[in-house]
Amino acid sequence: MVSLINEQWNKLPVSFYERENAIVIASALIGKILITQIGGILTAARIVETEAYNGITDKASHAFGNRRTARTEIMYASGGVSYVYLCYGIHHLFNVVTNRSGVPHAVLVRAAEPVAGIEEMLKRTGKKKVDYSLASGPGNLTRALGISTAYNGISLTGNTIFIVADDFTVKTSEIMATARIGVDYAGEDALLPYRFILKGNPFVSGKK
DNA sequence: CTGACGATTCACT
DNA sequence: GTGAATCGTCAGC
Repeated sequence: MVSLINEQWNKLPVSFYERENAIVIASALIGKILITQIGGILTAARIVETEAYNGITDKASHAFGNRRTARTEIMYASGGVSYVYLCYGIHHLFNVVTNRSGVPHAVLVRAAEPVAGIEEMLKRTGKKKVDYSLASGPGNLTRALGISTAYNGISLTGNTIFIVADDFTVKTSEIMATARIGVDYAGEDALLPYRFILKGNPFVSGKK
């Protein structure tokens, strides 16, 4: 675990994000480490839960029907940048933009297991002690890592927010696909198995 | 310009 | 288990 903290990050390359299938990328992100260096402090957490938002035919996506607005514009960028937006007026949700320029696919990161900078996460979230909820749930995750809408549209291959791989591997059999959370308005598409979790991991956010 | 609502969380019953 | 908080975004007038 300590070996994670070194200078030689094995960052995921742009080619990882530019692939055409957001579902593949969402499942591939399980077990990777999301790192932020914000306010001069490094925090890192291993991703255990993601959701794919699969472009203009996905009713749950903000870009459904090729809707293009100031907010969704960043989803049309080429893969490898962040999409951060505000939900319920309070919560910042962090997404990874995928696919080619002009194709609005994205992956929402919903939960992660803290691995570094835990003291800072406690400070940011106002929690007294470490528990499973520290970076579990999309709102908690962004709070713990210090991500806000100020970081919308930045490159994930820079040094502020990025994702790295280490020697931690996840077997395909350990990844479970389920329906996405909080997208009941999407009709049939709400049932699509586009949510990926690391089976049995206690940091996965709870179902409602 | 106005109003309705959400890729959620937390406190409280 | 239930409901309030809270504000940017978007559609409609």
